[in-house]
Amino acid sequence: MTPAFLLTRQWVDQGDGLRLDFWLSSAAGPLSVSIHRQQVLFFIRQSDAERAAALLAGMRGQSIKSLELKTFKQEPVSAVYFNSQQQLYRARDNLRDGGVSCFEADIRPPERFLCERFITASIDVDADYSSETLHNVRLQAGDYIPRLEIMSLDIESDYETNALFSIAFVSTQINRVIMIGPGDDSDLIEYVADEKALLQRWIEWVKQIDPDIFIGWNVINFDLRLMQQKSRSLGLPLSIGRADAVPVWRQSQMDSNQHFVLIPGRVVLDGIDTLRAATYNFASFALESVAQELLGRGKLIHDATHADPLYKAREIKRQFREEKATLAAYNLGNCQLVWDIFERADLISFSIERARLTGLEMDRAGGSVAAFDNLYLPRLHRKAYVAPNIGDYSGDLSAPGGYVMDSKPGLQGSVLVLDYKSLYPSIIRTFRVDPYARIAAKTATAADRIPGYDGASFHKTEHILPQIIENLWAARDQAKRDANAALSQAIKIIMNSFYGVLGTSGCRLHDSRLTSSITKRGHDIIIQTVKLIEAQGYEVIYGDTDSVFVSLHGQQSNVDAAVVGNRLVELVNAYWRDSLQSDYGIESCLEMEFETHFKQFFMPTMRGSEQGSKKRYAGLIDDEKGGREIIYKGLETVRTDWTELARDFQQSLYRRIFDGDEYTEYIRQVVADLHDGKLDAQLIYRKRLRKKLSEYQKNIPPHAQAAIKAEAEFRQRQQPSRYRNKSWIEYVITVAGAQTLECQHDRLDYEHYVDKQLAPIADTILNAIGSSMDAVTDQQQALF
DNA sequence: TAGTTACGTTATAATAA
DNA sequence: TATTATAACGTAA
Repeated sequence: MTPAFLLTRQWVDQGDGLRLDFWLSSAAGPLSVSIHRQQVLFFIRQSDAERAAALLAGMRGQSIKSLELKTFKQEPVSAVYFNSQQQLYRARDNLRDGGVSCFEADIRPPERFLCERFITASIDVDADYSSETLHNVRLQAGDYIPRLEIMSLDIESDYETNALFSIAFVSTQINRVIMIGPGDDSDLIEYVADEKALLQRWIEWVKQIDPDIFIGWNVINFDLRLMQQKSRSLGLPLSIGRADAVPVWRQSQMDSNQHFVLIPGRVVLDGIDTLRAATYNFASFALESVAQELLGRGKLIHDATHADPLYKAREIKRQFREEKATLAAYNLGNCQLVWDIFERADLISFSIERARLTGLEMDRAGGSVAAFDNLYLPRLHRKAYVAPNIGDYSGDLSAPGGYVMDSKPGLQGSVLVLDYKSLYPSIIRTFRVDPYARIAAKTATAADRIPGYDGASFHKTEHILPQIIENLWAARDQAKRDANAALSQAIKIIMNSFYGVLGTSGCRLHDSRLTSSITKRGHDIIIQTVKLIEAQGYEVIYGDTDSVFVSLHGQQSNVDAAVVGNRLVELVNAYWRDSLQSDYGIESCLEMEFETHFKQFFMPTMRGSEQGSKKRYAGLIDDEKGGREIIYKGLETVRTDWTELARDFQQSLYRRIFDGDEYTEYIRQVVADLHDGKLDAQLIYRKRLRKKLSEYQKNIPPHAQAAIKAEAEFRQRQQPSRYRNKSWIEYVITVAGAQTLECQHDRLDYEHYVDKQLAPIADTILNAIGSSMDAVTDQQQALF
């Protein structure tokens, strides 16, 4: 049974205290709960209580209350409560100025207790955090099975004036397009007189359908924002929240173009953010390309073409004037695409599972540190400890990352890849790497301590994070047995985030002794693994962080390779099982797997060097369907900033060389076709501007040069700017340098493409078989 | 509305010759 | 003009 889960959560500062309004999904329909409570800011040492009281004496509404917790430094502490955020900030400053240290400053700690309570409905919380209101709700795990209504949303508008044309939605109940007429209503389309009527009609539909979740594509920062602007200018409240609430907007600190929205009682899930959260990655996150990749179909009107970047926008405007029904179909088609993408990737289930695991809002992007706090702090409090504040840790040691072996380059037959399954989580679990276990170990007997690195050691039985991981691990195994891919994925992501969180100073429990105890243990594990495998007479040619690559010196069948691979991983796993038991008396959670058999394998050298490369290789595998597939890692084929020419060329060339086919004629043909202009469409570089144009100070790379030139032209032509921070840029190299597609005035520099896109790729693999691009193309010249 | 480090390649900028 | 340094990008894990 699925327990209830949180839809939205909103803190309202009331001056005399705070009110928490939240909405839950439930079988009986959405459930609204409000809680009034004081706000706890932080904990202070009890020995400081009197001084703190004096420092706070002038303030209204403060109180200091003993919680009988111990601090991290094993002293008793008191909790300080405040009634408003303003007071809370003033109090913090007063105390800090007065030299009283406070622990675990957090402007809204009750939230995580609440969310944990409601998300799992099974956690005991301190009496301090209970509330009559909560008890009256009487939530029990399994009481509520969510029955969700989803509305996929898309608007069409005038790209020049922002005038609204239409609003479309797809829901389980009904699909509609509301469009500004005149026109005759039909099953799908209803026509209204003007923008105000359009907005009004949509608000009515939202009320009637009562969706729990809005979905869309860039739906917050485009569709909803434009509707909010219209609502303001038309004087029509956008009451699309539950209980007629209006959206609450907040601007991102980082990027003034980025906004967040809270619609009380309803979740807004953007397709792009949600796919990213579920670790999907696409070269382009445009709806068109994602739909093509996931669904194999695209939008009805295609995106900007080389010739006319505004084609789509103009076509939409034309259709609005001349073919309203066609535009309506396009509008609705986009909603359906988003709907189908959510279904295909199971994004709603993923978001629910993630929210239930982390206590974060369903539509919260990122938030690894917050998720960690939510999971960790209640358990720490039950141990009667308080966590430090962000920034308290003053250690200056830096922790290394993963261990990357020098590789043995070359082209060869069978290579096995053996890797440790979830290495970092399993190290944390096995070796009890944990902030609390580190403190607990200080007073433990030697028999209860497991050594870490950089002076840290960890308590064998008193620990928190290893236990959390163990629970998550078991839940993931169960999810896999239940074929619950969404839950399994959500668990994997959160387990893998723990290491990263401990490594950032943005996390209150950050300590480099923790991360180095993970990564340095990883180094030892890999080094020992290599020794074990070499002792069996095999050669290890490469390894990265959690993997080793074993050469079988010549091509083997999949069956023979699997025999060796499985034998080796069993040997390694048994080694850790035995040695960790005898060295430390602990159970090994390390699990090495036989991951891949490359029937042919190529490890390049670094360009212009004999040294083997790292993080770049290609290998041929038999795929599930009995076909053959080449896997590329780090090479140009998988890099979005190389041209299609280069990527296609690499794949064709590698395929030929792996298959022992002819390649010199192929290379010559590509070069000839390039010069003949047959490949012009594949010469586009695509890259992101990772800074504002004005911030390219130290040097100006080609893509920034192209953007600067283009922007100058836009200014001259009085056209709007296109290239800002984080925008994508498409450019080509011409005889006059880099130029963006829409501002290309000179002919393509084919020599550049031969020298910089084809030759490096050819040489990478030809060097391994005693040839080179020069050798191939010089022969060509000799023919003439 | 704060997960990490390690790595290779490119073009540009700075420097030596 | 040849070299060396490093900014910028995207990637592996």
